[in-house]
Amino acid sequence: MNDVARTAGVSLKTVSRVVNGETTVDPTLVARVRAAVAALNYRRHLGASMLRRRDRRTGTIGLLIEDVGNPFSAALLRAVEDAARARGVHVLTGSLDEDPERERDLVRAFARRHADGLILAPAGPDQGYLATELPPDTPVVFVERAATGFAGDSVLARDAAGAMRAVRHLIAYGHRRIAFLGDLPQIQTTRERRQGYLSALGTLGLRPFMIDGLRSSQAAEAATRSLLGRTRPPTALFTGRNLITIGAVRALRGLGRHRDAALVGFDDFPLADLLEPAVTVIAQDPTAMGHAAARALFERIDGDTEEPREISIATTLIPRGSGELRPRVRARGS
Amino acid sequence: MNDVARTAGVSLKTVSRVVNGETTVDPTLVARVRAAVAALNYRRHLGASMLRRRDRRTGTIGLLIEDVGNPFSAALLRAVEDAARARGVHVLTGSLDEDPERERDLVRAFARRHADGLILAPAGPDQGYLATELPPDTPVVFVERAATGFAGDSVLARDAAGAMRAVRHLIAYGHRRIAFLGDLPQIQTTRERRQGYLSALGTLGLRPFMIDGLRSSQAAEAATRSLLGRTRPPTALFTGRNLITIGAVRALRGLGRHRDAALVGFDDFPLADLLEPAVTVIAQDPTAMGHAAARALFERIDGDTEEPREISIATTLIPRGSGELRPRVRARGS
DNA sequence: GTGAAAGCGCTAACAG
DNA sequence: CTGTTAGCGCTTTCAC
Repeated sequence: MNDVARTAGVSLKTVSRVVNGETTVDPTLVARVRAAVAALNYRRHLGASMLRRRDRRTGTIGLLIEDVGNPFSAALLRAVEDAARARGVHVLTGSLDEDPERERDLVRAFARRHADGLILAPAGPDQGYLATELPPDTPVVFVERAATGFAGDSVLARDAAGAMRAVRHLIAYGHRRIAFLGDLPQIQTTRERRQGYLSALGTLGLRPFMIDGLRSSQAAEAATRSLLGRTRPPTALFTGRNLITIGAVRALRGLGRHRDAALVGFDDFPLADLLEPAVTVIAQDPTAMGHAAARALFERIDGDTEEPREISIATTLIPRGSGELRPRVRARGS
Repeated sequence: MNDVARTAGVSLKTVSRVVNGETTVDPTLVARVRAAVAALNYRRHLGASMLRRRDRRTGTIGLLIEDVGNPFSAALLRAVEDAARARGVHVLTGSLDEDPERERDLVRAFARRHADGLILAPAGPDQGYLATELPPDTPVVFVERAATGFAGDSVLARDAAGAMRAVRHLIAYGHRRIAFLGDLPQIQTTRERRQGYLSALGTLGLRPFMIDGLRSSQAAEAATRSLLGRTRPPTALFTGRNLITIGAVRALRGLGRHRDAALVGFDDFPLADLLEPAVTVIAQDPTAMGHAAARALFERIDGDTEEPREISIATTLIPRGSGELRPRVRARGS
């Protein structure tokens, strides 16, 4: 910057003004400075400028989600990235893999990098640590799951309502023996969805079949096989997550029962419509969730200090075939 | 930091030494400083420390790929993230969407943020701009596609070889009328794969059927429909990319010809094995590519100045059914 | 409108 | 082993 000032024959401060696009500079000087900048291939050092600046923005936000490799998370990331780009902001990403320690570590790391704000899908049971770990006035927006112990906006799907919808759909098609296959119960969305499932069964006094703690599609496949191997197996499955749904599809295929047992899955997934039968799902809208989270975060960064908001994103039932299979006569009669 | 020094009753420099884990400090003082750090909830300002430090590392790398929402890119990102985590490095991500201008913008932005290095899947036809846009000594590793106009390591799949393998496979199953459906021809991988296709056909003097410029699964679906609507249609399809393969599957399904026309796709994709018939693919290994790219980048960051290397990652043919369909008698006789 | 001086939070160099 | 001084590249404050 010194070199630029010397080359252009102006003071340091003038260069600073030009680089920052301040309007109170003589056009002649602006031109001279720009020429010098181009000639010397000068680029201002963001770190140094942030040091003295009043508004210490880095133009970076952090996004901490379960796994960037999962299609749901990836779509969310993409939506956040698009919203950030529109604002000239960049995104630091991290996958948490349901590990509370990783959540803390990454929060700390992004805080140190002076992210202007964070979007977090909590993995741990408590976010109280944010109060001390984060510099004051760093806004956090929670997505997918609500936080405990820290106030912030949250963008949530209506999980319980979606689950109820799924189960009622199966009931409407004649099913009375409906199983729920879920992920770890410490995950909030698992509990919400299970709750919706139980509520729907409860109104008719139906008996629940539940298996949870399913962390992979392989685990879900094994669980489905054992469930259907029982003497009086369920006639329909409600799966609590995309990976679990896929595991269940594999099991049904393997057993040759894919045209026999009904299936509704939470989360849409690519190619669900091309399977045989196509898979009925409760679709979340990760793109809408990402956009909403980014919008909320930017409002906070811009100084909004209203009470924390809770933004609810609706789910949609997409009937494709697997959820509209009726129970077989054998099951009905037994 | 001043406060910490005062509270601990030591000099600024001593605090600096403790915070940086230097060993040449009296344990008594270390303890006092740590206590003060904890009491004041002090965290050192990374930007400021980078300013004066000799080795100006930010502990951040940039990853620029086509689209974080695509399963291939997402798996690559995940692999890079894992490798970076093992080193305490964080990842800035950006999606390029085949837009050369976005490529330049993001490179510039990440350079300004002083990324220690970049992993780039080039979107534009020329990367000469890197020489001026990037601070000197910022290593760049290219992934998926080689760069033009700038020297750097590259991690590439053996695209042409994989494509030849696919087409020979179809030939071995009796096909003589084999079509290629590809993405934009300005994309290097499209050209490589097309080249492999043409070579394989060439050895037998077979006639090519080519359609390219297919940017979406919808476009691929339409192209497949028109191709199969011809009077003497191809009996087999080789699709150049995951999205195109999916479009082709949709078209074959829609026409009821999924058990009739053979299909081999480049890129594996989730659920390919659950479709009816399951889809034969040439699988790339995005995880291996991400790991290799990260490893190469970190070696460069650590000072390796050898000649640029080209790392080649093999592809694998996974026969699942769709690629093993034989041409119908009608086609054979015609 | 423009410039000189001070200082953001930290570390390098050197002295003790 | 510890402290002092200077200065990284930039923006602020406040005179001109």
